[in-house]
Amino acid sequence: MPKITQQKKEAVRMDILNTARNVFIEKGYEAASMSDIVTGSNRSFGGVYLYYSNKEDVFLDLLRREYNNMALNFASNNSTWSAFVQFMKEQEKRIREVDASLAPCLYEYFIAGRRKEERRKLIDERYEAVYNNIFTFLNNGVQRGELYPSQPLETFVHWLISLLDGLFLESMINGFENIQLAKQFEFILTVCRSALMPSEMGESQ
Amino acid sequence: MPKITQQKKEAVRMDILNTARNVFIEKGYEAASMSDIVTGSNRSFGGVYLYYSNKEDVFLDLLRREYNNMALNFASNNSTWSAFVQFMKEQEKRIREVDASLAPCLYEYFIAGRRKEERRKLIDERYEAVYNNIFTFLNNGVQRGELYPSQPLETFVHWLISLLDGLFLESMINGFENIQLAKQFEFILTVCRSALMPSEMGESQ
Amino acid sequence: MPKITQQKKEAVRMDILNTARNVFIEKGYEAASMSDIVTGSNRSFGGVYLYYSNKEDVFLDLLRREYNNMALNFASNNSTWSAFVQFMKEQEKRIREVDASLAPCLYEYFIAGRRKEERRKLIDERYEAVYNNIFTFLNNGVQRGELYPSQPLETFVHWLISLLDGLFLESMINGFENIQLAKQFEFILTVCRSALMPSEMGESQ
Amino acid sequence: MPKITQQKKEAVRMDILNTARNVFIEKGYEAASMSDIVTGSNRSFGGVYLYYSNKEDVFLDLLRREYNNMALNFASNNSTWSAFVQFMKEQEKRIREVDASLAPCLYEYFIAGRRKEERRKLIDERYEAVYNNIFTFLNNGVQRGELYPSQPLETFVHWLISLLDGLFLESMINGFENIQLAKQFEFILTVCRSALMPSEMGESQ
DNA sequence: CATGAATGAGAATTCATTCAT
DNA sequence: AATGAATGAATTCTCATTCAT
Repeated sequence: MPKITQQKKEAVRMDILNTARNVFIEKGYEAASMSDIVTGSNRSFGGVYLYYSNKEDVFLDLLRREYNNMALNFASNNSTWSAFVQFMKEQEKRIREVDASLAPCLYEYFIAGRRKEERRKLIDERYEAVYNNIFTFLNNGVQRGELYPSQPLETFVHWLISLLDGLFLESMINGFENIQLAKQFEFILTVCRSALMPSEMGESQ
Repeated sequence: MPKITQQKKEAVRMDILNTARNVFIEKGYEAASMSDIVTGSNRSFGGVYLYYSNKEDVFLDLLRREYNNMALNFASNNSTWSAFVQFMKEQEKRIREVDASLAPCLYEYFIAGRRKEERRKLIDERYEAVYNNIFTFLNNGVQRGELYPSQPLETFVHWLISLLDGLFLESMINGFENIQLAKQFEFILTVCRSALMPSEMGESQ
Repeated sequence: MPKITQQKKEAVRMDILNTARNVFIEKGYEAASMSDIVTGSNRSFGGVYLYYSNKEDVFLDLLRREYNNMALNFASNNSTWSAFVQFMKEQEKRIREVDASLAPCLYEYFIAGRRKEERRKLIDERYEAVYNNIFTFLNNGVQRGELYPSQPLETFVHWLISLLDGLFLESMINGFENIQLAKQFEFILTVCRSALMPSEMGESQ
Repeated sequence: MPKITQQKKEAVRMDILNTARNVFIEKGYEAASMSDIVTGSNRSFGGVYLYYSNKEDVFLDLLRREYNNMALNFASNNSTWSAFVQFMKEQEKRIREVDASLAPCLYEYFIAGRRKEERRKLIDERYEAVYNNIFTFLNNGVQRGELYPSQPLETFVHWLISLLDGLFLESMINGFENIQLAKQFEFILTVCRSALMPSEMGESQ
């Protein structure tokens, strides 16, 4: 019965989200206003509120889409270690591009709202998802005899997440060149190698 | 002609800042209002604006004082490595107490304002100060033949700062128990040891 | 050329009005929204606006139909007085059911809009219709020698309408039990009897 | 410690309320906006919100003051019946002036909000206050042997309130001339007399 | 005829900052 | 110096009504 179906609706949403994305990146979460999104998307207030009921709603939809697509994918056709190395390269790339990403907004949103019940849930879910993803991947490597970690894997994964978060943070605040991101990654891989003890030789890095 | 001035002035400032500190910790930077500070300090709007010309001004004075006192102090009576270990213990302690500190506010302020020219300066200064502090300390150890770093010291220091930042961030968002902070620190010290290669034996940790 | 038209049209109108009635009763005139009516009748905005050009238009059509059907009918096969008594019983019943009726909405509409020219006309018409209806009925009784009013009939009728209106109002606001509606009606009939002086004896209340 | 004390504050409130009163009388409760009150009182939004937190808050303060002053005062130096007659004259006067009073607004407010919990309380309180006031007064007359009511006093008082409410309503909607208010009051006093049976002779009416 | 997405004016509310006293 | 009432721009959100399809 709808005249201009799901597709059109989806298109409008995408249009709004595109604008919103730029606005959020440009101004940050708090400083962004619905008015910015409305104006930026050449739409009316009503037109935007038809799809999203407030700023947070827009932001959360944006996040959902952004981070669903970007699920941490570990290459599956290689050894665990080389897939891990690839994953780390991917992370490095992401960190370089942090300024044009929603990440700063996300951190702002999470930090400022870390005490708000509704946001906590999201925060916890996200951390758990990332943690499980990495842990499972590495643990498989252990099961298959490809890794002989010198540390409890749990600790390593928590550490890795903290470290990556720190790199994101420093890069967005200080810029990736200033913190010698590339060199740090070389060092980090060394650390990871001696913590995970991949059995293979030669390859990767 | 003004008599009591300087001392009195300072006392008023301190009083305002005490309230402001609590307000910022409680609510975060954006969400804190001048009204909270005015009311909380049993003062008038005019009374506060006489000393500070806006919210940011209050916050910056707060930061300045907070972080001047708390300059990273490395113990000087010990070996470089054991002073470093002590430094790291101090960091761990601070991270545990992050929730009652200005740190979350600071991150919020830096992230949201990372594009604003005026804030950039402060950000850069702070990073440089911390970096130099740590670098100089470790480098002295190297000069004195107490450390034989397996990595360029520059990279190591950048890495350390990022990592500590990441731990702060994760602790304030997810809680230090959830990220196994203590165990991470054990692991981190191991990594630091093999990166810095302290010459001594036995002691530490 | 149009075939099914008139009947179909009427059917649609009735369908819309049925929904609208519930919406108005539920929410009141102001608080009711076109959206409620549109959604409630499983119709589209355009679909409703095709038949009614705005909320007021819907409401007025509703009123027209509601109060046409419900023209005050005085029983004709009895004496004037007993028909009057029956009329009063009917009023009492209506008042008891006021909460499920359009009356509250109507009062809201009339009170809020008593200054608006367009509404004035309707208000005046309605009052006159009710007044004439009752007056004519009673006056016939006088002509026929069944009533010997101790008061000018005009005054009595105005009084009766005010009183009934007051009872409607109090019942919808305070509830008919709280205002002892039944006992009031007993008293009122006594008053009416001594004001109208029906010639008969024995019968009725 | 406040600079421009209670008196000034009160003066501002009165100023706001004066404007608000006109706005409410002019437009009705729903149709009145804070903006009207702000503009009308030559004040700023903030300036009004400093004293009242929303439209309802303004309205309720207005009511409180309006109806506190106007507590139904029965003359005490006369017989019960003549005080009652005076009370009724007072009511008639009020009804004549209903168009320049808050009453229409009040009815609107009560009718539209009769289902809202917060308003119910106010409604009930007001009814009870009025009821008790009249009942107590008349009952004293009974105790003192000045009245010999032919009806239960409770019923009479409920009836009187309904009737007066009806007269208010009809007057505000149809105009007091159109409903022959004066003549109605004559009739009503007759009815009251025969319901209350004052013992005295001659006087009043 | 019918649809329902889109419009946009309007209402409420907040809060950093000023300024008359 | 100090006060705190007042300002008003900025923001969020709603809903009757229109109009392209």
